[in-house]
Amino acid sequence: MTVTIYDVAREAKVSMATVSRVVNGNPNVKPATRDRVNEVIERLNYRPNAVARGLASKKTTTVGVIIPDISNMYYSELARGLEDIAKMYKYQTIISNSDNDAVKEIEIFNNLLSKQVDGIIFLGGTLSDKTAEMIQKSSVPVVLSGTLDQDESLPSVNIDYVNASKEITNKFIEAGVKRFAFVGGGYSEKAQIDVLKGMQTLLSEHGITLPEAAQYIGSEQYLDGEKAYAAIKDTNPEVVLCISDEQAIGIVHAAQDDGKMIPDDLQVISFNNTRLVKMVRPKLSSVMQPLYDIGAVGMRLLTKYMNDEPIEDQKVVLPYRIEYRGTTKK
Amino acid sequence: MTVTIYDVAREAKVSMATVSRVVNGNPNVKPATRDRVNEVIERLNYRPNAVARGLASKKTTTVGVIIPDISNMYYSELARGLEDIAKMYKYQTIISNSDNDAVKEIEIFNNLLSKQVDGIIFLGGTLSDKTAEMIQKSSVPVVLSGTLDQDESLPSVNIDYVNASKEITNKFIEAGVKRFAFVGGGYSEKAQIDVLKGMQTLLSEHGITLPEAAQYIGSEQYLDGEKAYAAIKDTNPEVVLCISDEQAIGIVHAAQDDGKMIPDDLQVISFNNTRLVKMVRPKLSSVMQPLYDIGAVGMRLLTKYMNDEPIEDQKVVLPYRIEYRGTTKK
DNA sequence: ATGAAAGCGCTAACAC
DNA sequence: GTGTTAGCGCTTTCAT
Repeated sequence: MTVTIYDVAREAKVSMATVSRVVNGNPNVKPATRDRVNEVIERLNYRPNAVARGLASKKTTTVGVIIPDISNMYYSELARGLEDIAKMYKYQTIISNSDNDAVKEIEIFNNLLSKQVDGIIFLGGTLSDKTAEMIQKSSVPVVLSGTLDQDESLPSVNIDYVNASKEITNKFIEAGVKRFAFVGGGYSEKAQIDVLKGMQTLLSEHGITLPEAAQYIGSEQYLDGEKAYAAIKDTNPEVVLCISDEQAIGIVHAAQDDGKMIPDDLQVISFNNTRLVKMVRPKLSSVMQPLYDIGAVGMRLLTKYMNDEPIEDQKVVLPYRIEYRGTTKK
Repeated sequence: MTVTIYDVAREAKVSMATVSRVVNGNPNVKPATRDRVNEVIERLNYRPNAVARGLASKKTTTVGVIIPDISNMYYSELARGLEDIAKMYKYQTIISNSDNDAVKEIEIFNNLLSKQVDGIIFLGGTLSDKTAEMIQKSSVPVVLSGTLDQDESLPSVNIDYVNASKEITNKFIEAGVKRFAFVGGGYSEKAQIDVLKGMQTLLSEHGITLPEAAQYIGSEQYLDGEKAYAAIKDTNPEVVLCISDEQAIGIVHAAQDDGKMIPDDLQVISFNNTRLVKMVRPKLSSVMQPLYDIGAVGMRLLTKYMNDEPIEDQKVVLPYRIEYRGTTKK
């Protein structure tokens, strides 16, 4: 039925080993032999069975990707970057949605190990203790893209949210802003913590407080922006820092519906940097993150682990840039 | 090192066959034996090697997904639907980006076959002849989600673009619109053809012509909307039907920048139905497609093929709904 | 209800 | 440069 390496060997009058060498580009084959084998491979339309190869070699050239939600623009952008690099290095990617739920993450992780993946990329806003522990004792290399573990000992690729947050907060403080608000939610718990940390640091340096009522943790969706606005509006904020673009846009619209002028009455800036930010009017001020690269660099790092290449930095921090657009004052 | 079925068998004092039966839920095992084996499995932390299983059984419980671009909202939504159903049926998904490029599609297809996937889901706006031919003679089942082949003989899940287009065109004709425009592009060639067909049918019925200059085929991106608007504006259209949401939003903004009032001077309606349509002001009128379901139903159909279940309809057409929002007149 | 044994298609020593 | 052979870890007849 299906043509195997054995069929090719017989037709080409060589051993299986030689066919295997040809297929795998092993140089120890006489050119004449190589040509003959290749001719037979072509003629019989032989296609190596990756499963058998995986069993024999203990390498599957497959990597697992644990992702909160592929339909989320932020993550799908990472996924694209990561898959492009995987392909470049001849790896296939098994992608599975976790909703950033620890139980699902662990289940997916075990499934991936059972499939004998050569490595795993973990995407997720938050790393539960259970998940972190599982990754710690993983038998295959794991790289975190777009998140960090508690003690930052796992290989990871990120941007520095704390710093971005400080920079933004400082800018507004210098502009005389006194009343801040913060909105987060969804998968981005780690980002929340860091952004909040950055804000609080600068705020307290200047004797400004961020009241509880000016902080809202919701669900990262557009529609949740309305709730966020309703929740914080009584503190009469001048500026709101919002993790999610969608949520931020929701806030802008809710504020406008409430009769506020953007950015004169309320300024909004977000951290996700999906393509969305330029698709709305006014354009959303935001932290430009290299989403594609966070995925791509993560995968590149993983390939190094999988191929035992030397690792310079197991924790890489990519640059960001803050763009003040239409939802903030000049 | 790694614990195998043989280790479990030895510890539990049974044969490998029995362990295999327990693991696979074969009922022909005495409960006492089953318990003993399970205890050992637990104790040794045995995890079946899916690769070995795949080689022996010729089933990998893995399906391949060929997708134009996972970072495109339209496709990532399909991908989420499809992965959820795959997971429900215990399948893993290998996802690979094709950019809807025939060469890449074929390469991916062959890689997937070499990985011995049990089936393949093909997503893509267009089906090239080469790709269609390859799918025709595929040794594993293939289902098209969100596209169709020329003679509609391949299993597929879609909505009826022709009809949606007719419905929309008719509505505008009845409202007295005389000057139409059409904008398409990117991956959606099949949708373009159908939408255009639907338009033309109704237009010619009413003696209205769609000038060449009122048709623009671009790249489906937000920024391409500007070019689209520039290209068609001289025909002074009253209504533009646009495949892509992003492009449609670009057109709205370009028209506004050009001093037009939306929807009074220009009406815009799109067909992609990503979450975007409700995130802009004015909200974009659009054809609501069940994106998630197109993916989900496609995967469900594929599972039927993979498990030799009876197939009622190999070509399923899902319902759509047209929502007239802010970019069209009441 | 259980076991023995023959593969699944390939890689990787090792020998020549 | 090429062949021989022993697995890789599992499923699946076929016996019993």
